[in-house]
Amino acid sequence: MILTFPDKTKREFPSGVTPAEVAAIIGQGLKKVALAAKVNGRLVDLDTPIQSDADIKIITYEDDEGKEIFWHSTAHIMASAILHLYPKAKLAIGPAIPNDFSARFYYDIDLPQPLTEDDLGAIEAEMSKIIAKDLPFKRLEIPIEKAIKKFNDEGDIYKAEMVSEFESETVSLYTHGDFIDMCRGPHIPSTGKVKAFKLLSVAGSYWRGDENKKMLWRIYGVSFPEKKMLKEHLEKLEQAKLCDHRILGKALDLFSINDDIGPGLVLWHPKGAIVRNIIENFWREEHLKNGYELVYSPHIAKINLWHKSGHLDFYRDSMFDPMPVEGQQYQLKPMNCPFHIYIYKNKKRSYRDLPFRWAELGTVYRFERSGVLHGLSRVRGFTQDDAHVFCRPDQLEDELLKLLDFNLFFLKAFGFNEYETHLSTQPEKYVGSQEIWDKATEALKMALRKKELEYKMDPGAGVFYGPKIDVHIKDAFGRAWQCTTIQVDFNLPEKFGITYTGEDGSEHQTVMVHRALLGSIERFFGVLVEHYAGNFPVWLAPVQVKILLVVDEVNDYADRIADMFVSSGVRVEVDKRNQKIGYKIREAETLKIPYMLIVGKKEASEGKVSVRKHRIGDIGLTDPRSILAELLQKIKTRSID
RNA sequence: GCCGGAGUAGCUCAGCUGGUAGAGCAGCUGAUUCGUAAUCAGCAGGUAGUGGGUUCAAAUCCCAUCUCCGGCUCCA
Repeated sequence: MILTFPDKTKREFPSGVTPAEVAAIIGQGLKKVALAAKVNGRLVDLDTPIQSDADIKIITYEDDEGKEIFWHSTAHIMASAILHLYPKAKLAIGPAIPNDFSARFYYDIDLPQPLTEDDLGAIEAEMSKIIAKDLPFKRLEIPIEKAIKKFNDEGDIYKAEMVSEFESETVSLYTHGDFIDMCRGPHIPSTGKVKAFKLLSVAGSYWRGDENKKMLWRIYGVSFPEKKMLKEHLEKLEQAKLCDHRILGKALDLFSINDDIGPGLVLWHPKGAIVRNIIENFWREEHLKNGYELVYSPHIAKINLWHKSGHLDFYRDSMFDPMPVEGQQYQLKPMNCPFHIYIYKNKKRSYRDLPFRWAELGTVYRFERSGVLHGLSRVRGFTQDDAHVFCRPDQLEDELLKLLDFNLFFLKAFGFNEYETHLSTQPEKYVGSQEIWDKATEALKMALRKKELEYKMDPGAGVFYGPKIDVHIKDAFGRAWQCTTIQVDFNLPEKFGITYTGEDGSEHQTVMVHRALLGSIERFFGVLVEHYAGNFPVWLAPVQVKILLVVDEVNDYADRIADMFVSSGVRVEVDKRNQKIGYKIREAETLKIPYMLIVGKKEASEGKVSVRKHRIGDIGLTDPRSILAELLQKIKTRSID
C-alpha cells in the first residue's frame, strides 16, 4: 500500500502499518515528537492501523492540531489526577482552548466540596506522578447504548447527558492507567509527552454555560512539550499582568474608580484626561474632515423613546431604573441612536440632502451586572464614539465602504495593524421582516468583499434590529479586543417613521447605519494603555517632556527652555526639586515620560540640553530647538515610535 | 446575578495557633547643590472595607453587607 506525505512523496508500506511505525521509519527524531497523525484529512491516534493507500501527515506540537491534542490530553491527565484525589468528582467537559491568552485547557468538574487555588499544588503533584509513569493513551469504541448504561450506572450524569444526545452508533472512550473518559480523540501516545505544565486558576462555570444549570468547578492550565516553553509562557503572563491598565492606571495616575462614587463609574485624572482629550480632538477633527457633522444629545429622556425603539424589550435588565419627573418616567440613556433619529425627524428631508453623517461622543449608562465590571473595559458609564449615517438605499454600499476605510485609518493611527473582522447575522430574537434582514446582511457582505477584507461569520450574533460587522483589534500581546461595530438598520427607521422625499415626490424610508469605531472610549483607552505598556507615543503622552535640573542655579535657564516648548504646544513639566539627578531620572523613567531634558551648568553655559529618551537612555547634548523640532514632527505625524 | 478568593497607612505589602498594628516607598521638615534608574536625618500618617456578634480581649473567630480579583453568564 502507498502512503503519500505532505510533500507529495510516496512510499510503500505494508497494510496495517500504524502512523507511529511510519514516523519511526522516517526517523527517530520524528517518532519522538509525533503526537498523532492526519490520515486522509482525519486526525487519528498514532497506533491506528492504516489499511489502504492514503495521504498521511504526522502531527507534532508544531501543528495547531498537535497543540490542541497535546493540551486536551493534559486535561485528561488533570482529570485523572483529580479523580485520584477526589473520588466523588464527576467530570463534565475538558477541552483545549487555543484562543485563550493565558490558559491552554480546562476541565469542568462537579465536586461536593469547594476547591481553591491552594488545592492546585496537590493536583499538580498527582499529575506529575501520572506523567512520570508514561501511561499510554488507548482508544476503545463501545455501542452508544452500552455507554449510556455505563455512565448512568457510575453516576456520571454529565457524560450520560452528552452521550444520550449523540446520533452515532458507537462512542469512543480513551483510557490511560485507571482513567477512562468519553472523548472524540485523538490523544498523544502517552502521558510522558507532557514535559511541563502548570495549573493556573480555579473558577466557577455553569454546566453547558447555562446560568440556570449547576455551577461546576473549572480548573485552567497550560502544558508544553518543553520546560523552556512553560517558563516563557509564564513570563509573558507576568509581563501582561504588569501592563494591566488597572495597575498602570494607578501607577501613571490616569484614572480611578471609587466606591463612594459607585462601581463602574470612572474618574479621569488630569493625566488620563489629557490623553482622552487628545484622542477625542483627533477623532472630531477627522470626522469633520470626512463629511461628518457633530451633534450633542441629553443624558436622560422620556422612557417612551426606548419603548418605541424596542430597546426596552430587549435590554430592560441592563438599563438603570427610570426616574419619575413631573409624573413622567425618564430614562438615563443607554444609547444615543433615538436622539439622532429625532434630529433627523426635526424637519422634512430631501433625497438631495442625504446622506447625513452625525457623530457624537455620547456618554451612555448601562446597568452591567456586578460580577462583570472590570477596570475600564466593562463599566456602567462610558462614552461611545458614536455616529449614525442616514442615507438612501442606493447610497448604502458606498457609505459602508467609506466607513470601513475610515475605521482602518483610525485603528492604524493608534498602532493597531492586526484585526479580526466578524459578520454577525440575524439573532433568534429580532424585529423586522426576513427580506429586510437579508438585504442588510447582503449589503455588509458586499462591502467586506469589495474591500477584500477577510471575515468570519458569526451566526446569530447580530443586534435585534440588524446585522453588523465587528472589528476585533489585536494588541501587543496578541489579544483581541472588540472595538468597532458597524450595524445596518432598516428597522428603527421604520419604527420611527424616518423618510425622505424622493425625486418622485413621494416619501421613501431612510436607511440607517449605526457605528462606533473605537467603541467605548473608556475601553479603548484601557486597551491602548496595555498595548503600549503605558509607554504612550509622544503625540499621546500626558507629559511629553520633563526638564530635570541638576542644580538650582539653572532655574531661570530651565524656565526659558520650558517656555519655549510650552509655547509650541508641548506638554512639559519641570522638576526643580532638591534631589539628585539620578532620583529625578528614575522617577521620570518610571512615569514613562518620552523625553527627559537634563539641564545643569554645562548646558546652561552652552545654551544646550542633554537629552535622555525613555527606555533608550542618554543621547547627549543637543540644541533645544532641534529637539523641539523633532518632537513637533512626531506630534504632527502622530508617530507611534 | 452565580461560584471561589481577597480587603491592614496615599502605594506595595508584613503581622505564628485571638493578647491591644509594622516596614519600604510616597508626603512633610531640615541638612545636602549633587551629572544619567533611589543622598541622609527627623516628623507625621491606620476606629484594620462597613455593620453586627462571640470573648476578659478580635486585624485574627462567626454572621450580614459593600467593593475588588479570577472565572461563568450577559454585552444595544
